[in-house]
Amino acid sequence: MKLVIADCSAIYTGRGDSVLPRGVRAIMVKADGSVSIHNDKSNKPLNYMKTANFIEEKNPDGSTAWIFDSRKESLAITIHELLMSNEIELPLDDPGLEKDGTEKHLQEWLSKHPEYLGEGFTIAAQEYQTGNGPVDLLALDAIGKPIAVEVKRIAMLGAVDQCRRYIDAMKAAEFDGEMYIDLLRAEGMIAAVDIRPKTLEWAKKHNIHTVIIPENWREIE
Amino acid sequence: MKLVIADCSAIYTGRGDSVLPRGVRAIMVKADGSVSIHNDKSNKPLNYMKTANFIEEKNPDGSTAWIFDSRKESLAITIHELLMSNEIELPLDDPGLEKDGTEKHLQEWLSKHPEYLGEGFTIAAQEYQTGNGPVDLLALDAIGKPIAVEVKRIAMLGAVDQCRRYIDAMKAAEFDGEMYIDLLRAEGMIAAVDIRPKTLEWAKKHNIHTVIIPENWREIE
DNA sequence: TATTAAGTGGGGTTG
DNA sequence: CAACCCCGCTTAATA
Repeated sequence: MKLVIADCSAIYTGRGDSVLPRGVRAIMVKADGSVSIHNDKSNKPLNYMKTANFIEEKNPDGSTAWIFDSRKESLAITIHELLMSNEIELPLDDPGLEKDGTEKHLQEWLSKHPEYLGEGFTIAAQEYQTGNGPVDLLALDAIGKPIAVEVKRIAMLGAVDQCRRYIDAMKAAEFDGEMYIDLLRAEGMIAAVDIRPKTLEWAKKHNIHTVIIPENWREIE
Repeated sequence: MKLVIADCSAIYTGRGDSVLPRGVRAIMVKADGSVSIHNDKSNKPLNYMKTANFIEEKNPDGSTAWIFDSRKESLAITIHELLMSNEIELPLDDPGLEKDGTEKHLQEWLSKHPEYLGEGFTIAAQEYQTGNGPVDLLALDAIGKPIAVEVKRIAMLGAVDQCRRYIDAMKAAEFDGEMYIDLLRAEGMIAAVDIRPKTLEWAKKHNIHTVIIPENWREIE
């Protein structure tokens, strides 16, 4: 790993373009060719680039160009002045940290606690594929009617639309020989820890059920 | 900013708990109390914490504890051995990153080039407020019919639903004394550089117009 | 506080 | 095995 303090500027080209004006910053270049540029604020870098080919070039004006190039994007850092440079050896066998996956976790939890969706509810499928994308949970209510459940931590207007799309696709679907569920009767539901007032309104207007999950769901069972 | 190489371990408590086993890593502590722990792979840190209160404590076994504490989460780093430490002064007035080609830029551009929406089109308003959020552009077609235009770089299913929500709200709106536009006749349109096939289908199904913007729009005029 | 937009995303699928 | 396509959550920024 190379730790550098430098007066630098940077240009990124990829999915979107961005320019980092000249300034003094810390640059971290790792063994795998990834790089990040930091100022003295926030844990997030000003700009960065994942693993890429690293090339160093000399500019006519005396500055140095560090070019990180991958197939579809590139980051060009101009080093106007190198103020400090440290080469450090770190062991390469460090294990990564586990991801958050909060929502998926909630989905898992709900699939084990379907009673929180409603009395007598059961789970027929997770990530049930419709023509308009996968429903988080396909549940069956007490009388066996299918309910497309969109799981969210915080539900906003779009969640209602998602439900409607899923129901739309399910009603249009061919008979699924493997599942004896009458998809034509499908209804929608939003299950979230927090549902915004406008979202509640919008859901009611479109006959989408709503269920609030206790904030401390993690600690239940 | 403090740049440190240390044999360390870490425990995070917040949305979920996580443990970072002992190992030699680079630690970056910034002026605002944010911190990130890096190994020699990937631009992303192994673990991090945003701006927080920083406390240093001495453990009974001789190691040092760096505790970053904020309202709802905390990261405790145990420094078993400090291998290197550098204190660096960086200017705090960093200009930051400038992005280009964002959706807002496209919206601005379109408001100056309404002809790309259709022949004879004009722009009546930007960010026109409806009861269901602001429409990117409220345009008038050649015969003066209002068109709610949702601008996207890449349009996906949700864009269609946004249009529908806006039209829905506009049709429900009271007469706006300042604008002599017949909102009851409003129609929807998606203007995007890229519209996904399924989104095209979905838009057609709901009578939402679609317009493709040239990829090099930034270079036009 | 509430909402939208972006991510230099991520996973599954297909050649 | 790699590229690509599609879609989704999460977070940041803005009003």
